[in-house]
Amino acid sequence: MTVTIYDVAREAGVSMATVSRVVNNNPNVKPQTRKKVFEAIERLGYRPNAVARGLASKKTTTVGVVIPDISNSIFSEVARGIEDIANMYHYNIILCNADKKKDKEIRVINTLLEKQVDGLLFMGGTVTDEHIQAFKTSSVPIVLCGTTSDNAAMPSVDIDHESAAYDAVQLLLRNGHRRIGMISGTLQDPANGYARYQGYKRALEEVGIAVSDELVRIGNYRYESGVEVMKYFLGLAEKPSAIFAATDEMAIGAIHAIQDSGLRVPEDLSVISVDNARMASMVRPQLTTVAQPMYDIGAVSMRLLTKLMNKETVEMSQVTLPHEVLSRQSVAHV
Amino acid sequence: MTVTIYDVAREAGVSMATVSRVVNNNPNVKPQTRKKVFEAIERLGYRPNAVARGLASKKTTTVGVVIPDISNSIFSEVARGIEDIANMYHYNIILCNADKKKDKEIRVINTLLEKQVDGLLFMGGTVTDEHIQAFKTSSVPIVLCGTTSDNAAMPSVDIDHESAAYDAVQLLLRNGHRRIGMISGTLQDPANGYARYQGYKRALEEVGIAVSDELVRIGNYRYESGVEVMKYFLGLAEKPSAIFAATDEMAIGAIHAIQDSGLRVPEDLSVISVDNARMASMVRPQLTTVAQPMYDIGAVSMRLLTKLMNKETVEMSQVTLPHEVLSRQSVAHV
DNA sequence: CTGTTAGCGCATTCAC
DNA sequence: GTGAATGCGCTAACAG
Repeated sequence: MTVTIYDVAREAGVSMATVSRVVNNNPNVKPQTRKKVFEAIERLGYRPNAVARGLASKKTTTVGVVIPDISNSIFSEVARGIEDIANMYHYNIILCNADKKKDKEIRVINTLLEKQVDGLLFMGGTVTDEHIQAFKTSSVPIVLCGTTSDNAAMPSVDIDHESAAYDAVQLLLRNGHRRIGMISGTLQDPANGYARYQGYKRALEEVGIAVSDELVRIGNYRYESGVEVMKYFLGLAEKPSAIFAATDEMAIGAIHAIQDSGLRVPEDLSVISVDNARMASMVRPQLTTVAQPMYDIGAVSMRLLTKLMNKETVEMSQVTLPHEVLSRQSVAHV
Repeated sequence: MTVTIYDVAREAGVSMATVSRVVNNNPNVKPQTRKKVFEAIERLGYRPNAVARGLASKKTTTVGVVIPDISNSIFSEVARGIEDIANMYHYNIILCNADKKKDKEIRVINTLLEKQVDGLLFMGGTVTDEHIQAFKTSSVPIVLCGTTSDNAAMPSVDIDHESAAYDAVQLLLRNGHRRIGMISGTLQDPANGYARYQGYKRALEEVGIAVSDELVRIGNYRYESGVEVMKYFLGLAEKPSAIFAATDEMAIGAIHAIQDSGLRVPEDLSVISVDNARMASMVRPQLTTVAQPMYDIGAVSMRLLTKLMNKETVEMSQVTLPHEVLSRQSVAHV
């Protein structure tokens, strides 16, 4: 039925070792034999069995990637960066959504490891002790991607979320805003939630403004929750003059809530956020936001992983990529 | 180093066959021995090697999916549908971007098949004879996902793109529009390009309007090209009163070009498209569009694949999912 | 440059 | 219920 390396060997009149050599591009084969083998391969329609190869060589040329949600544009851009570089180094990726749920994350890490991936890219929510525990059972390298862990010194690549948020709020401050509302993510989320809130706080406190509870509300990162929270802010006796949203989607929701209330952005209210999702420049007014280099986060972490899998020594295994504030149309001087 | 089934057998004082049985949930094991084995597994930190298992059983519990571009929100939603169902049936997915490039598609199909996936989901551009050729070498089932092929009777799931486009243009017609411009995709693309153009054509011709060359322009599916093409339409001596765009992104680009020229949507010009991408409802005016059930396309095709892999007999292996016109705010009566 | 020989870690007969 | 034996298809020494 299925044609194996042995069939090819017989057909070409050589040993299976020789076939293996030509298939693996081993130079120690006489050009003529190589030719014979290729012909036999062609004739038989031989296709190497990567599973058998993996068992024998202990390498699968596939890496696992656990991601929160591939249908979220932020993560899908990271994924594209990962896949492009993986492809370049002849790796394939097994993609698993884990929705930032701890149990699901732990489970997929284990199945990925069972599948003998050569390395693992982890993009998740909080890195708990259980995660660390699971990571420790791995004999292959793991790098955190868009996720940082304080408790463990693991290879990682991410931006500095605290500082990105700080920069965003500073821009508002420089534009004369004093009463700045924040649409935050959950504080349980270390990167997109907690760190961004901390950046907001630091920027305000630095200029002597105390963070006011009534000006910080938690959303769920999505458009609708941006709308909801904004309605709340609009109902305040003393409205904020500017809004800092933890994500672009919530910012866009906020903009629409503002517009629907009859006010204008940025003339009446300024809005800024962090992400630079694709749609940030596809809405009017175009969103002023702090750009996170999604594609690069994926690409760089995959590149780092290849080095690790290759046992190359890497100078810096915890890399922080730069962010950049993109001034577009949603922020104005007060 | 790595602990194998053999180590567990020794530790538990049983044979490796027994360990294999408990790991695979074979009921023919005395509860007591099962317990012993589990304890040994725990003690040793044994993790089954899926590669070895795959070689022995000829099943890998992973399916390959070739997709045009995971960073495109349309496809990433399909991917999520695929992964959710795959997960439900305990499959993992190897994800490969192929950008609708024939050569890349053929290449990844082959590497996926080498990796002994149990099945393949193909989402691509045109299905050429070369594709068919590659598919024929496969011993595992393949289903086309969001892609149809006329030449071959392969399992597939998709919407009827021609009819979706037809419905969109009909809505325009019913609103009194007679001069309708189309921002098309390339006619080489059977589904998003050619079929949608055909639907446009049929709707017009049905009411006795001849398709005019100056009213059909080719874009590349992206926002920017929607802007470009719209500028062209706006420069026409006799402007169209409505625009049908082959994708939401181009439609949104068109809307902004219209607005930038000082006109209003839908008061001065109506815009409709096909897709219902996430951002369609996140722009103002909200986009009227024909919804394609992306998630379901992925989910249904994966479900179909599981049946095929399971050698179940399936009644209909070529399924057409329904589309739905979503009347929002971008179309008005002329 | 080429062939021989062992496994890789497990599922799966087939006996007992 | 359980164990022994065999082979899945290939790579990797090791000889020659």
